[in-house]
Amino acid sequence: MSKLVALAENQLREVILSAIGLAVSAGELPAEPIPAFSIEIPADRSHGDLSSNAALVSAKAFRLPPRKIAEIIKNHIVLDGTFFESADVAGPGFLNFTMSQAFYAGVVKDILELGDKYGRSDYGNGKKVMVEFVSANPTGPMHMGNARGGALGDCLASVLEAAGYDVWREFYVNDAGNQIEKFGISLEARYLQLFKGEDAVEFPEDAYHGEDIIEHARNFAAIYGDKYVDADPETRRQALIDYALPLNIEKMHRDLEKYRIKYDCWFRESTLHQNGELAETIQLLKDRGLTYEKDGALWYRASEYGGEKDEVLVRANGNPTYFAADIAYHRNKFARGFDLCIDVWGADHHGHVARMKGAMDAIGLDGDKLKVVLIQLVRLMRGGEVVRMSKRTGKAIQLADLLEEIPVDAARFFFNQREANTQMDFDLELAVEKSSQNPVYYVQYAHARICSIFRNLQAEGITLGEVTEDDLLVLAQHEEKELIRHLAGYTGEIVEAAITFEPARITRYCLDLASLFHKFYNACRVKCEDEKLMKARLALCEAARVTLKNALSMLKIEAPDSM
RNA sequence: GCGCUUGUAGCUCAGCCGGAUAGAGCAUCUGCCUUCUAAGCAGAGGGUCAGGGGUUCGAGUCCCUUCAGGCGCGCCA
Repeated sequence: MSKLVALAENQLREVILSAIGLAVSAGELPAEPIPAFSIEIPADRSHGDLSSNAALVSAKAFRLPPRKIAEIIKNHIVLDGTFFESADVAGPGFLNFTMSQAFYAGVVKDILELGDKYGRSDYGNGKKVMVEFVSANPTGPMHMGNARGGALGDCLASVLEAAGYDVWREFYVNDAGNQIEKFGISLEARYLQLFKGEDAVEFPEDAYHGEDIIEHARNFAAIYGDKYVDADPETRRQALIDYALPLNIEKMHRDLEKYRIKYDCWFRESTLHQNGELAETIQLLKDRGLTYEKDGALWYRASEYGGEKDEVLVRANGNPTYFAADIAYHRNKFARGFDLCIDVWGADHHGHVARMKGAMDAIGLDGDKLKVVLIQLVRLMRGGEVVRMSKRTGKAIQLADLLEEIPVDAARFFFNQREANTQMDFDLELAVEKSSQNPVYYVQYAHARICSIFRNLQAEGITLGEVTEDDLLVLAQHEEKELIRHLAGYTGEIVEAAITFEPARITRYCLDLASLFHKFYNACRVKCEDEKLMKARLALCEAARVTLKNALSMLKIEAPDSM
């Protein structure tokens, strides 16, 4: 909440409680404990600025009709010295309050003083939070699911920062294990095909079929020629991996940077294999008696810790599973002192959530400190038809392709318009279209419009200058108050987004803010004869601009001065 | 089959801890530029909140159930 909104809510709670107290003393209400009641901003603003259901929830305790209780409470309400100017009873027994003009003026003044800090709070108390997101498989290019995860994870991290958390962004590089072996096998087959012919070398069915594998093999061959054709297969595959993997990882760096995402750390899975942490973690589970051997493999009793069934930790061939490595990785995260670890995963991993949390409990950590945000994979559409995005078909639309087709602003905004766990169709043709259909333009336009007002007035020598709260008391028109009310809720919206892990709230907030500004713009002329009014409106414009700019830069979307 | 998840206007989605007449955007239709950016604003039409039960002062919201979509149930990751 904006400081003022939170203050006002607390104040209102006290006002209501003391009114009830007075009514009880006067013998008008029975002396019963008062049930918890809420104070909220009514959906319909004609019901006032803040509303309470105190009378409704206490109907049972007081054994009186809610409407009657509301009347009694209202008669004992004292508003002197508060942010409120009136109280009313409405509907089934709601108590509706309207804010005083001083409140509106205070909000605007607040925003102007805080500037680019407006919206930030210390809700998170500096708690250390890691957001691990994208973590795309380095065996191939990033796809649309990674694009959505990137936009969401990065914005979630920013939201948490603004809400007062100490945030760390991390990318988990799966540069070890089965899929790397498969990567090697795929590269090897393509490499050998170059020299022996496509028909002479069978391409394994479950290998990576993408174009990028063929290209790596070709480039590798251009450098090393047939040097590895007759080499020992293991040496050959390793050489191919050592060549291609760094290239893939570098490309992910570049693509994500273009997407305005910078990580604090790219954590290599291989380090866990090399530094013994993986073995240590497995040993830890063994020591706790949570493992057993079956069919030559080492199993973990996952079913005792939230899993649906037991899981293999070490295969019969001696290789640890992805799950084993992931337990070690999360153990490592907590050892680094994070109070909260948030993982952004594709929804196809949902079966992994319970057993991963359980595994944390199993090794003596707190699984509740691991939070998983699941993202439904994006369905790519072109002209009403589904575009297959499987890696195996080799025809996947990559993150890099997307960013070439549409502006980064639009991509980040678009992916953050919906909650993570809803399926989403991404219409390429629509997204490519640079039209008013794209909501990001609507929001950016509001910012550009405000800047334009300032430019025009500046040309006539008019600037904002110092503003006092008294100057702002004239902002009493409906559209002005609606706009200010929305501005006042910005900080609360960020906190709410941080609590629910829903950065999409901020996108929606921006759309609402833009809409309220456009309405204000059409209803209230800033440049006008009344100099006092002009000054106050100019201040409101600046407050709206600052808030919009803060919100957009949090999402790493540009706020243009002109369009 | 078991588990997770989703179902709200023609389309895409909001709806917070249960609250007042269920809201936006797009699309459709009608108005508004000699005044700060019309990439805008104002207005209209459009709903069995998937169906059925239940809980209570009150249910889109909570519980049960049916139906429909998506996903998961590997010594894959």
